[in-house]
Parts: sequence; structure tokens; C-alpha cells
Amino acid sequence: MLQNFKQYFQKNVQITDEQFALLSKDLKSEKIAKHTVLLKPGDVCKHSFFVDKGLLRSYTINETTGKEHIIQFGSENWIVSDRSSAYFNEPSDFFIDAIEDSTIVYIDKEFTDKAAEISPLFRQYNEKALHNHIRHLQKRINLLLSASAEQRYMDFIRLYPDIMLRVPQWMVASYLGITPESLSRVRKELANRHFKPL
Amino acid sequence: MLQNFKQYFQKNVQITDEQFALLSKDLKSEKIAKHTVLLKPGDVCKHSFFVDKGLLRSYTINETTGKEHIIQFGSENWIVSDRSSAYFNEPSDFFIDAIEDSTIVYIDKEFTDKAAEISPLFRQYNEKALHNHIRHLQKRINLLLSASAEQRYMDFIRLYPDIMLRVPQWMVASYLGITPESLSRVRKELANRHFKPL
DNA sequence: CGAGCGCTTGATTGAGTTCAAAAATCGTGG
DNA sequence: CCACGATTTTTGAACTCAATCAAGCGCTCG
Repeated sequence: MLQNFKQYFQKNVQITDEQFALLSKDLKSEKIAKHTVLLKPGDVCKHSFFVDKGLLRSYTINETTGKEHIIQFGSENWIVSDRSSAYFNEPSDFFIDAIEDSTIVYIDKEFTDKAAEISPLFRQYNEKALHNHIRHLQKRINLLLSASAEQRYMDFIRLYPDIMLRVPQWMVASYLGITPESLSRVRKELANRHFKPL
Repeated sequence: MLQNFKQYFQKNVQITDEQFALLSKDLKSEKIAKHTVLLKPGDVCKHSFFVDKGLLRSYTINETTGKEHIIQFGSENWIVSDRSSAYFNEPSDFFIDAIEDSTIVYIDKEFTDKAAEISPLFRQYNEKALHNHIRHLQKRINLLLSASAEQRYMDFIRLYPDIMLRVPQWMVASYLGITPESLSRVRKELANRHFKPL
């Protein structure tokens, strides 16, 4: 239990097994079924979800069109959360749910506070994660502003070849901001031009 | 000199005039002319730019199409920077330049390190700024994924009524990810429907 | 004061959407 | 393990929003 999480955590924050044991003794880990909803709009995001095994997504549903827009996928060793909601204690705009049966670790404020106490490296790790997140979001904005559906799709499979094999195509379309039909056509077009992912 | 910056800084980080004087004694402030380029792709972003007066923008130029895409505007009391480049010490993808004659304060790592030493509030302020940034970027991604040109434009003038009066229309278009011609038509359409900003 | 820049307008094109329906695939219970 | 219903993907045709190309107007600022 917590094996992946421990490994992940110790890689980023140099602490002893004893320290980790102390820190993690109140940590809750859980198996959740596909489709389990972990966060919904209006909720304040009280936990970050470390994916020990499986696959999560965060997404919004547009109120006027009713359409889903996927913000993020998170597979093994990723943390899925609504940072803004958690940090500012505001109701979230997002759903977070499980795309596959998953095992997740619930990370709450108590844990991060304790971690920050124990090791200054945790602060550093966290700061680095924030900057990585910003870099990633900025890259995505730039793509949405400047790239065609095809270019965005190619970028997606370059960045997330694993994810692309594990989620239905319509979710990739949703992430890219196009319709499933359009993505199907983009793929057909690429296949005609003998482009082969993998 | 540094009047705005001092005010801004002391609002966010509770420090005495003496502490601020000590902290800021090596700070460089400068008047720069419209069109002055402060950062260009390939450069590592060594400074954040606090806008004392005037208006900056950060933007990319797509290599294949040659088109500009504005990432951010920054007017008085905003800080414009490429956080990823600065934090990871990597070459930036962005341009930063002045849209108006401006007065800016150069904030470097030395300053932020010293500030963090003097007051723990600075760390907090910085963390808050990072989370704000993330929230903002996420909101923009969601808009780009789900909203029409018209909706994005209305959101823009709601969020940045001041900016919209100070920058040429084609820059707003660039921020929104549409052509100047399209924005012109969107505006005409809104005017026909008797929509009046302000 | 005129050359260039920014904005508008028109005509045309094109990428991606919508709607509809068929084909393929998946998952689950018998 | 198969079969059947549901979900996902594909395909087609019509349509729409925004892009492109081109021309003209009005400013301003150099």
C-alpha cells in the first residue's frame, strides 16, 4: 500500500522511511471504480488526488451548451486537483472523475503542512510543481491560439502517447477542443498521408 | 521613484520603510520607449518587469505562420515575466515589449531572495501570485475550448475594460486568437444589437 | 503633408461543426 | 464463450463561423 506514492514522494523530497511513515500514517488510500466522481462544480477541492494506479480526468461542463471540456488527464504518479479551489478555498468549476478503476491517495492540507514542516525540500518540490503547471498551461494556450486541430492532435500524441491509448477518442477530442467527428477525420487524413503514431 | 512599486510591495508584504529601503537599494528602474523589447525568444528571462507606468505585453510569434499571439498584457502595478524561463533557467519562447512609453522596475532573483529572507510574507505573496496565475490560465483555456469569438471578446472587455481602451484592436484580436477582421465584424454585430461596452 | 498603419467592408474560401445514420467495438449477462 | 445492447467511431452532406484576400478610408506621426 502506498508503494508508488512513497517512491514518488521520496524521489522529490529526500526523507527517511521513518519520516515518511510518520507523515503518511493518516493518509487515506482507496480503490475507486470507473466513473466515480471525486469533485464536482460547487465543491471546494479539499483533496489532491495522487494516482497510484488508474486514470483520472478533470473537466468542465459548459452551462449553455452542455458540452464537456477536458482540462487534464492524470495517470499513474500524477496528482490531479483543482489547485485554485484548494488554495483559495473557493468552489470549483471542475469535475474530477475516474476514467478507469483506480487506486488513489487523498492528499489534504494537513499532509502538505506536515510535509513542509518536516522538510524544506517539500516547499521546493511544490514550488517547482507550480511552475511546471504554469509552463504546461501556457504551452497549451499557445497551441490553442496558434495551431490547427491536426497540429494539436499530433502534439497530444507526442506528449501523451500512453494516455491516447487508454482513453476513448472522444475524450481526446474534448481535450483538444474539437468534436469527435472532426478528430476522426483528422486521423483518417493522417492515415492517408501514412502518418503512424508509435 | 519606485513610489508605485513601494506601495504595491508594502501592500502585499508587510515591511517597514527601512526594510524596503534596504531591499530596494540595488533595484533598477527605467523609462523605456514604446516598442522597446525587454525579452525575446532564446533569452533566459532574468528579470520580472514591474510596470510602474505604461503597458507591456508578452507574446509569441509562430514560426511557421509568422503570426503573433499575445499571451498577456500588463499595465500599472502588474508584473510581466516568463516565470517558466526564469524559474527553470531555460530559454524563453516569448517576446516581451512595451506597447506604451513605460516606466518599469527590474526585479531579479537577488531581490526576491533577499525579500524572502526579510519577510516570510513574501513567500506567501509569491505563492498566492502563482496560484492566481494558474487560475487565470485555466480560465483562459476553458474559454478557448468552449467559447465563440464573440463570447471571448465580451469576457475580455469585462475583465480588462482599461486595457481594451489602450491597445490597438488588432492586439485584442491577437489575444483572443482571432483575426483583426473578425474582431471588427464581431464588434459591428454587437453594435447592431445595441451592445455598448462601458 | 504624405506614407504607413489601423480599421472596416466585401467576396470568397476553408476548417471544423452539426445532424443523421451506418459500422465497428466493447462489455456484460446468460 | 457467445450474443445482444450500448457505446464509440466512422462517414456523408449541409452548414457556419472565422480566415483569407483584396480594396478603400481615415488618421497620425515622423
